[in-house]
Amino acid sequence: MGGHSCCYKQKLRKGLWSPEEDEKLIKHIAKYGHGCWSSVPKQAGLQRCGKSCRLRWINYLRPDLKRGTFSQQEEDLIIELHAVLGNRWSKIAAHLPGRTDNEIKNLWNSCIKKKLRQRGIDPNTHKPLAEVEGGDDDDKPPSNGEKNSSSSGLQFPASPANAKLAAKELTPSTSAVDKPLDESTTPKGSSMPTKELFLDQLLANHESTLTCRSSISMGCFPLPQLSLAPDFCSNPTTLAALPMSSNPLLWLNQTATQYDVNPELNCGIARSTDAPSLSTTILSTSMVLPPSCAGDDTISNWYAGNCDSSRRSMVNDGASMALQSSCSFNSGISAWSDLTPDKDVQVQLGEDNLDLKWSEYLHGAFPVTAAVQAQCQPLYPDIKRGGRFAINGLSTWHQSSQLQQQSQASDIYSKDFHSVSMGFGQI
DNA sequence: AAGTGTGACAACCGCCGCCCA
DNA sequence: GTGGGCGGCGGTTGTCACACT
Repeated sequence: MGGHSCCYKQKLRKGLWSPEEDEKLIKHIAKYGHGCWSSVPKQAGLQRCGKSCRLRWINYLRPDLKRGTFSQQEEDLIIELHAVLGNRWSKIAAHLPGRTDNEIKNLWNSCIKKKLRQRGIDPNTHKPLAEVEGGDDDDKPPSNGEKNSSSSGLQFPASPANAKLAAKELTPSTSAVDKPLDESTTPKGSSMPTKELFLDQLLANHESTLTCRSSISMGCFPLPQLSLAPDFCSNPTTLAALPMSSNPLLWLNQTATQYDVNPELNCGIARSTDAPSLSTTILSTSMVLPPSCAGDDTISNWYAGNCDSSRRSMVNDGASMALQSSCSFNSGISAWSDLTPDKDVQVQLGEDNLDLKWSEYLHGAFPVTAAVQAQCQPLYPDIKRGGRFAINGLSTWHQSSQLQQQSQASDIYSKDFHSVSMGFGQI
């Protein structure tokens, strides 16, 4: 026991990942994909086990990670999903794009549990604490939602929120999932909805408010409409948020919902309207490098200058903290998890639409016009160690937003922007 | 200023299930 | 059928920063 077989073969590093290790892993996966995780460390020149690489990638380096603080909608959904699914974090995470099971698990254990208790709700049963027998055994987690439910006769609407949901008339479904899970989860003769149906209803209820229900890309692209997810392109609201001026220095990609979009801003970076702190928006912004950068020193230099393996080390380097805390590579096309090497993506280069395989896009294996090159080129000299490179778009955006929203700018907002700006070396 | 407690989060550990030879 | 390799999952621990005394 203890560790994977691959861990026995040689003395492997453990503990926090260094920026150099991250860089190696990113470059390797960008170039070859992960394939068999056990072979990744060797191929990437890492003294880690494959499992560790996989974890690092999934929980930290993966490009579609949202990062930043959880919104209230996300927290609410997690609570409701937990009431249905129990501690099945990966299942819960599947409904929160950009969030990892680890992240959700940590949030649950460190924050949500406590909040629920403060509200008088037992975090395991989602029932009022007064109703929970003993009251002091709430540290015993339910093994999962099913066991939890079946043991008490399947009570999906255990929480007040779920009770509210259950009280609503559930739309009959003819889908395949609309059949009882098994005898234990749906009592005979009960009109209680199946878990899946209940989940569907729950998610549908969140559809309009959840920040990350669907992955929508927006941001400052050097090439307007270079790469947009289909759901983004078809959405006039999100399209309206496209940058009016293309900034050749940086591609920013943001996973956000419509409510995050502020079409008035002359930049794709939007402010969450119900959460003034930029930490949940800008800090979860991802930087995107042009495909042609793959494999050269740009990533290396940028990453070395701006990323670190943990936020805490960023704090030590105050000047680049904000950027470091959010940095990641992002395709800017669609949800990363949806991408496969053979999946088609539509890329617009100048006036030309190209249908490419994702792998081709990733490796830059497509014709790039001189005009495109000229637009991208200025990016490179400005990316250097030390985390300082120009972001005109951000600066412009900040100035205009200051003018437009001076009266409502909060201290937090300014402070956060200052942090970000310091990170970018603009102030 | 030093020690201690706490929260957040990254990473590890151990187990399980799937796949394949 | 079986055993090894592997990916995935959930629980737990370790580490760091910050607040408080």
